[in-house]
Amino acid sequence: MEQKIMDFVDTFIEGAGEMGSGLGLNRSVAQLYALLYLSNTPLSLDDMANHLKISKGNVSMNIRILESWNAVRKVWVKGSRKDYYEADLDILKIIVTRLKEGLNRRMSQALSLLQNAEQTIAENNQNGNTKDKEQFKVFQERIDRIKKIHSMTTALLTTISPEKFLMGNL
Amino acid sequence: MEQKIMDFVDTFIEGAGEMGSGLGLNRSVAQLYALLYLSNTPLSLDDMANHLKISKGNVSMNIRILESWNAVRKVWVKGSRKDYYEADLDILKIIVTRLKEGLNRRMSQALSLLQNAEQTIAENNQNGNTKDKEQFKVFQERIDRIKKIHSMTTALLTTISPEKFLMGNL
DNA sequence: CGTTTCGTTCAAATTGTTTTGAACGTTCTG
DNA sequence: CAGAACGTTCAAAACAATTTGAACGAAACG
Repeated sequence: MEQKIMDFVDTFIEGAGEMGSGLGLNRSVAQLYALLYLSNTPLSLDDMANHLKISKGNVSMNIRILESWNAVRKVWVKGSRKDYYEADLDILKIIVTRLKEGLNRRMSQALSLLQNAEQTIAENNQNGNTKDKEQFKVFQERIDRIKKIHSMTTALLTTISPEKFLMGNL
Repeated sequence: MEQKIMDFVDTFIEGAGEMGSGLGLNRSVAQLYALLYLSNTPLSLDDMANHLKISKGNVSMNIRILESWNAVRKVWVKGSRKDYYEADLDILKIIVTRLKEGLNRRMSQALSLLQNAEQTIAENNQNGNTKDKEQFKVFQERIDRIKKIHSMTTALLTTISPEKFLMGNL
């Protein structure tokens, strides 16, 4: 294999490292995925550790993060007792799924907070003085905005849910 | 103002801190925005530092990050020589704008990388052996997928561009 | 069996990010 | 003009996240 091409692979992987850190994933996770994404064949933990020059423990931990996202899967290779992995190539699916999960997790937290707030605001609004009432109204309004954003975002993510999205699979 | 309500404000802000760290913003940035988001009136640097119990330097640096995103703006308060800030309430606009910027920045990097790769692949594809040719084809295919994702995502973000988005402003 | 090959775990080390606070320049104020 | 009130800066400190590698257990091997 030509040197230039191997360089490309390395540059791609390096780029993926920075890229990934852009939103929420660490270097190793991003690079592991990039390596598998470009690879023709499934790779073993040792293959990956060697190629990326990172420790075996690191690969073991981070590959299982990718597995938990269904971004990679274990495949069985005849005649070897190592674990081999390959990438799920549908990047968009992976991203949308993760966004949905994240949104729900964060929002269920936030929404119960808002629930309490509204409760308290309603109670206080009965007998507060004028100035307090104004403040309550502001809170109420801002909270409503957030709720609206939540429902919009949820709707949006469902709309672009991979199953339904443009022209079948990528 | 009732204790319960002040508790709500604090809990909200605290929540925002964790929330924000979920994707790419640090605690102070998230909390500054949350504080201004709930506030009736513009706040000075000292107000913010006091309320959030963080240093003045911290506020100064991080408020200007928010400013650079147009998430907050400086307002002039008659009779004071402090700087006061208020939040832009259109959270969705802020998010979409930032996503667009981020996507473009990262992608222009990635795309030039892909450009080079394709160049090299094309050259090599002329005279490689069979096995190499297969590998080239794989690279080419995977690169094309990424390009496709890029154009889809760009299109999507444009579609939900706030100006055009559902029912006017939030 | 005893040995080797794997993957996993986790405490310690490394690396990266955020925060602080003292020092500073500028502008206002009396 | 001297002093106070502001916002900014940046090196150092505190804190958080990632990575390493040695230790371990389980399974395969001979």
